Amino acid sequence: MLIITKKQINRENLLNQGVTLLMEQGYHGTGLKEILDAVQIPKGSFYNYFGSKENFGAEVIQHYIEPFIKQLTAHLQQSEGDALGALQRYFNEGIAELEKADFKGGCLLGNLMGEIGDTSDLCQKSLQSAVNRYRDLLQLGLAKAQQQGTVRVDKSAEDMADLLVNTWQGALLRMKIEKSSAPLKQCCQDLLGDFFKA
Amino acid sequence: MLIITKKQINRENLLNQGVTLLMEQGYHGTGLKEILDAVQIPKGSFYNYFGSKENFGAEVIQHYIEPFIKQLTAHLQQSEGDALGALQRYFNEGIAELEKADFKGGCLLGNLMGEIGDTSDLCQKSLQSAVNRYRDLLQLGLAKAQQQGTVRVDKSAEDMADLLVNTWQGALLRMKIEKSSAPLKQCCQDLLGDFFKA
DNA sequence: GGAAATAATACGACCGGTTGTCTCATATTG
DNA sequence: CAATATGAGACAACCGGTCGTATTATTTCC
Repeated sequence: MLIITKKQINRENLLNQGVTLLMEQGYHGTGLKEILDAVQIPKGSFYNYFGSKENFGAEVIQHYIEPFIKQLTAHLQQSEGDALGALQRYFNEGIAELEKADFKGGCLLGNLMGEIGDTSDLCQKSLQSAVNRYRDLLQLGLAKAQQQGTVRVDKSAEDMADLLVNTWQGALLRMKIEKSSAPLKQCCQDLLGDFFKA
Repeated sequence: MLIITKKQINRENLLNQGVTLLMEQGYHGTGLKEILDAVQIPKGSFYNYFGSKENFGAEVIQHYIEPFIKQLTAHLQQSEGDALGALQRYFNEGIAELEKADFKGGCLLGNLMGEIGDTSDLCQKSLQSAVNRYRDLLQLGLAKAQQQGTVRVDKSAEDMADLLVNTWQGALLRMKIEKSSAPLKQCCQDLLGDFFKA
């Protein structure tokens, strides 16, 4: 029998709201009260669930990356014969979503790497794990594209995946202050459409 | 006659300390008291000088970028005949400094773009201006390198400068959580040493 | 030129509000 | 009934910002 306790639901709601608010306002810019009020859960419960704000932040990071992993995995499986195309379509989908959100927020990982990436050990480890999981998946796609002959083989898939992640993160920062998707499009065009091409 | 008022000295000290602390702890993670105590200036004076924390933040951003503009300008003028080499040497110097700081802090512009780039209008404008000034200078160097035949001409110097800035910012974020200069070195190697090459 | 009046700046105690954390009585559950 | 989960509130520390007063500069007048 599968039972879903209230505790699990509350935790899930808190994590979802945490993703939203931490992305919009940052870690130090978001108070626990704001998160708790939004989902109507008292403070005492929060500390029962998570123990501390820092611990909560680390869990929010993992909670945030999950859908992206799923989405990218789906794209790679869907377009089995064209891994490069799958990556391009995946990123275009991401760009469309960011445009719909009026370029607000950007990426929680990038924002938190900058804000607390070197001050909170716990969150640093969580960020490492999340970024690496994402990077590994990109690497997988690029390696497949190499086998398919659409991506150059004189560079390692790992290095290209790292470069792609980093340029994408930087483009997201530029997007936030320029309120434009041009940096994101340029990132895809220059890397996927040029530099990585076989 | 040139007189330097106490007010100017105090402002300068506050801006310097602001750069240090905002880079280490972020905007919302740094209280005014902490800055004020460090330079022994009372709170009232602060509000005489800057009016608000947000305004102060915007000025700190401009104060931060100044030395980088100067340094990059110097490198470009020094190696007049080899603009690409000048850029490479400039970035290598930056990497050395970041290593010396144990990869803490990173770049104030990147950190603040992520944290408050889309929540504070004032700081957003200041960030735009600072990033653009820096980008324009890189563009100048790349255009010169194009004339000298060391950098490809089928891409505009502006696009390459944007890409370089974005990838560098992303690499700085990765650096912070990996505690390693590898992402920075890879950024220079892949772009200046490969993708941009004529 | 020196004294008095006026303007400008420096200052830190203080404001209301919020922070993250913790306690403990009550409710719920096995 | 014992054990755990819950939730309202207490808590001290801290936040950005204000304000009346004290100090210093500058101007005006005799």
